[in-house]
Amino acid sequence: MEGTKYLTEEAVLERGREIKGIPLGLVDKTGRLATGKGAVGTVIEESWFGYKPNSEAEPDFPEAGVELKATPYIHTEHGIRAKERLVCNIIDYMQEYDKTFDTSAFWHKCKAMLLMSYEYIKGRAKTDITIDEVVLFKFPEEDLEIIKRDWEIIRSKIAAGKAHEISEGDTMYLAACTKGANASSVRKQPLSDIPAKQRAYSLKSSYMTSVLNRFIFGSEQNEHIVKDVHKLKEKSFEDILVERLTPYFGKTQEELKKLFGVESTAKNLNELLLAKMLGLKGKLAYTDEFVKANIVPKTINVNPNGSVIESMSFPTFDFIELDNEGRYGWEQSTLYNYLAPTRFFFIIFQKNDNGESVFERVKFWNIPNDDLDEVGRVWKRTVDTIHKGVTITKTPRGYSNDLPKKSESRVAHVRPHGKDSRDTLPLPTGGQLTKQCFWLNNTYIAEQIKER
DNA sequence: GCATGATCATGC
DNA sequence: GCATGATCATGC
Repeated sequence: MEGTKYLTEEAVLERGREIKGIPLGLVDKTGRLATGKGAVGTVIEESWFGYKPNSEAEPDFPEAGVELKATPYIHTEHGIRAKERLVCNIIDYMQEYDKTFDTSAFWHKCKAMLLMSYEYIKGRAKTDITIDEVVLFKFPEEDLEIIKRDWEIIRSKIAAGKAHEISEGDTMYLAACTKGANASSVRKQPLSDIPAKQRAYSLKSSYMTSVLNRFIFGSEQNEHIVKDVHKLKEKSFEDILVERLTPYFGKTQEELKKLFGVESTAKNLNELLLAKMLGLKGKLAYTDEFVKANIVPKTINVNPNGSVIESMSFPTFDFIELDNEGRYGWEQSTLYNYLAPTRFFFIIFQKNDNGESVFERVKFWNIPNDDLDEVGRVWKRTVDTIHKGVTITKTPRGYSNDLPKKSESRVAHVRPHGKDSRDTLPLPTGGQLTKQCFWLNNTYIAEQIKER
C-alpha cells in the first residue's frame, strides 16, 4: 500500500469504505493512535491510505482534491449529535484577507471531504474505535450560499483590521474557532498592530449534527425559513428574515393576536406570533437554519425607559461537573462552548406608557470577544469558589452565598435557578446548594441592544 | 430602585 | 420529573 495514490474521489471513497468496522488498533501501524488529539484521522491517513500527513494548505488527497475528516458523534436521548465542531485549516490572516471565496484556503482544502464517522463512547479505548460510515461530502447549494457569506464576514473583519474582534458566533455554519495551546496563541494581522487570537475555519457543531443526521443517518430535514435558494444569492439569511418581520414592527401583542387569530395567553405567545409572521408550521427554534446555525431565539422585554426587565439565564450547572471542568480551563468549558458559537436572535418587545407590549424590532447578536473573556473571568471566579468551598449565610430572605454577584461584573453573574430554594445539588466540598446558573446582566443586555 | 434570592409555568 | 424560559418579591 505504501506510496499508493488515490487519484479520484471515487477511488478515495472506495478505499475509505473498506475500513468500516475494523478496530483502529488493527489499522494503526505506527503507534500514532496513542498520541493526542486528531490521532484518529492521522492514523487512517497514514496506515490505511499510506499517505504521509502533508502540508497545511493542500487537501489530504491532493490529486483527488479530497480532505479526510474523522468525525465523532454521540447518541443522545434526542438522537444523533456531533460531539464537536469540525476544525479545518488555521486562518492565515496575512494571506486570506484579499482573496475571494473561490481562491480561499478554506475552499481549496475543504470543498470535498471524506467524512468518516464514529461513535464517541466515554472511556472507550481509541484502539477499539471503529468507523461506522463513510461518505464523500460536498456542501449542498443552500448551505454553500450561507457559507460563502460566513466566509466573507470573516474576511471583511480581517480586511478592516479587526481580526482580533472575530468570534465564533459572528457567522452561521462556517465559523472561526480559536485554535492553539491557550488564549496566548496569537498571530499578526495585516491591517492592524493588535495581535489576534489564532483561529481556524470550522463547521459548527450544530451544523455537523445536521450533516450527520442528513447524510449519514438519513433523517428528514427540518422546515426551512428561506424556501427559495436563489433568494440567498441576493441577500443574507439574516436580512431576509428581518425584512419579513419588519411589517409587524410597532404592533402591539394584542394587535398581532387579532391579526393571526391567536387566542393563547401562554408564556410562549411571542414564539407563536413569530411563527405566524414567518408562515411557519412549527417553531422558529426548530427551523433548519436556526438549528444548523445554532441560533437561539430570546424574547427581551424592555421598559418604557429602555431598561431591560430581566437578566438572561443559561442552563443550571452541576457544581461537581463545574469543579471538574476547572481543570481543563475556560475554553474547554460547557459555558464557553455554548456562548462562543451561539448566535442569538433577540425578539424585542417594549412596554409603552399604556402598559401594552409592542413588538419593537429584532436583532441578531453574538457575544463580542472582550465580553466573552469577561464571562470567562466570572466563570473562573465561580469555579475557584466552588472548588475551595462556597460560603453560605442564612439571611432573612433565604440563603446567600459568595458566588459572583451582578455588582461584580458588567457582563455576567451567578444566581439561583431551581424550582425553589429546596431544589439543590451537592457541592464538591460537601453539603448542598440551591441550583445555580450563569446569567447575562439585564444592564448588559440593555447596552447590547441599544441602537447605535 | 434595584440586586438578589426565590419561584412559577410549560413543554419535552 | 425536570430543564428551561420567564418572572416575582423584598430587604438593603
